[in-house]
Amino acid sequence: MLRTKTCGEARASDAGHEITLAGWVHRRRDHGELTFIDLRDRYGITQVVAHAKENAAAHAALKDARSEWVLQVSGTVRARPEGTRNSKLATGDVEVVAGRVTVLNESKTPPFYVNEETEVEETLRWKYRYIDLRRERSKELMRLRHEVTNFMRSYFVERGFWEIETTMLIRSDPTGARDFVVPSRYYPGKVWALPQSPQQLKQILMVGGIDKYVQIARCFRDEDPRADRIYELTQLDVEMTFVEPEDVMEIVEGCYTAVFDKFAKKPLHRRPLPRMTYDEAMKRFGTDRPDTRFGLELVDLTDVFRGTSFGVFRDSIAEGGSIRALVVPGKADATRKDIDGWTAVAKTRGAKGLVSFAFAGSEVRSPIAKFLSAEELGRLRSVSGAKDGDLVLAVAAEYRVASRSIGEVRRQLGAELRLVDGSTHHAMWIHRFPMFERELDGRWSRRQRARRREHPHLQPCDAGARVRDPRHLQGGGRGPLQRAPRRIGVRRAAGGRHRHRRGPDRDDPGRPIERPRDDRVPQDADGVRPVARRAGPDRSKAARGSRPARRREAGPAVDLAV
RNA sequence: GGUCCCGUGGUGCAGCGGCCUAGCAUACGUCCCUGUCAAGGACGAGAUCGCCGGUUCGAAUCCGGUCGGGACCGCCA
Repeated sequence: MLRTKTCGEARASDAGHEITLAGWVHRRRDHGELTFIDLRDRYGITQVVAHAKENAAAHAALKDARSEWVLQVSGTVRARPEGTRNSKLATGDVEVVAGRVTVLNESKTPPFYVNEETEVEETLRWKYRYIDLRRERSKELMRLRHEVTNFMRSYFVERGFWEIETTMLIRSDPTGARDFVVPSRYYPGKVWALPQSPQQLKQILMVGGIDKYVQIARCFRDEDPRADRIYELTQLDVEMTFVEPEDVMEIVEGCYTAVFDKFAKKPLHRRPLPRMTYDEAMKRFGTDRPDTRFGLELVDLTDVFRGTSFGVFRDSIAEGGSIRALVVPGKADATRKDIDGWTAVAKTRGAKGLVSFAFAGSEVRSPIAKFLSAEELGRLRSVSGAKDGDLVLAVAAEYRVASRSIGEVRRQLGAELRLVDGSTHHAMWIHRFPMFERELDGRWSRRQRARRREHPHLQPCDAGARVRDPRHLQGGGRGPLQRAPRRIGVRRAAGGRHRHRRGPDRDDPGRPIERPRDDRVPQDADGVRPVARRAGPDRSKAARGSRPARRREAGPAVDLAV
């Protein structure tokens, strides 16, 4: 071994012992005849000292060393003189008096700071990944990710799950994201697909009787990247047989809350985790990932303006649209600039415009006031609950567009007006997502991939219930949805229950799912339907997506609000 | 496929028609210094302002193009 201790290890009790350290020069403090060096490795930092009159060779070596050189230092551990201890370092009570210093490698001046936490452009950090990894933050993220992953694996293994690796080179699945593709040398002209998730593969395990499976699985999706999205991501993938949805939610929630207890800096707001349906989330917050850390809930003004003479609202309602709005307390004095800004925000989600109503005394200031009757304005006030001095912002559009637009404005206002209570994590389940969605023009899609929000093999909730129109079926759950302070709502997991029987039975909502009246039949994924004839049991799944580790930082599997 | 933003010494930022011979901090180099820990002090080197073209008496600054980066929409079962 080139070292007998790490740079994070020496303590006062080691005083008098001879040790050897190896590490990088973190910092050097040169006082002339007295020179200090902070030597760094993965475990910490230890101060090394040399004096010209006591050990000229060692002193010269420390003096010549530069940032990020790799040194091996042998010397004696000594308690630091009274008053010179450094409480910021774990090893701060001692120092190593350099005896022999060996330069293991010299280094050019690094392209960016290793010893300071300043922001550095990401492309540069990636170019010099090996240097970036030496920095405290990068290193801590690596450690955290390791610990969380390890914890989750143990959690499931202790509960009887088998961790099983599934194949990476598979056939393409027509559903979902675009596949990454690998050319096959053996079958010229053909390609392998990389899994978007272990979906089909784990189902085979279930049908094969491996009734509790877990995997920390790598997934590949060839979609356009975003800030929190990348081609390659890791998910905790779970599937169980002979269980009910509640069983899966319980075990996933158990894991999730345990991870928070162990690693998060802030507590969960509530447990058990609250549950909210997709419909409720859209109605109250205008998004399927609501930020519940502040109020400012949406109100629906469609009925207020039914029969209005204001053309835009009237036409929109006549076309089946809705008027969705927010009451912003005390903002009647908002400037034109403010309102233009919020209008721009609403437009990012498809709104054509944003109408404001400022309630100031008996007066209602609004660009469309002249189109409205006193009665309408009165109803607007009572239905919205706006008080004197409040501002109402409204969007008219198809229900989803209007909701999402005004929901986005709500999100913006939450940040802008500092309404967010960031003292806890608001994690929650959002469930009963619609299995099909209308196009924005209100018609059901005729496209091959339909407006299918869920996996085609998902079993709807209310299985067995007689459903008049399969397109109204609600699917599985999403959640827990985590609210982290600087991230707006991150889908943390998704899951559902699969259809497992063929369904000639009209009461089985499984069958019509594939044949919504004016939708084309999606191609079934290879292999899944055939195995249903081989007595597959029920299957319930959950996939807990890690935040697709940002390209830049090997982020933790769970965003822990660092 | 689309919209918007940003490219200035090694790094992070400022300057946004002439006051710029491009400023600040830090890093880097040399020298001084016996207890520092973001050590301190002195001196010094380092950038034709991503690139190409245009407007102008004059461009880091305005315009167009291009390359690179970022954010977002579409997309992401």
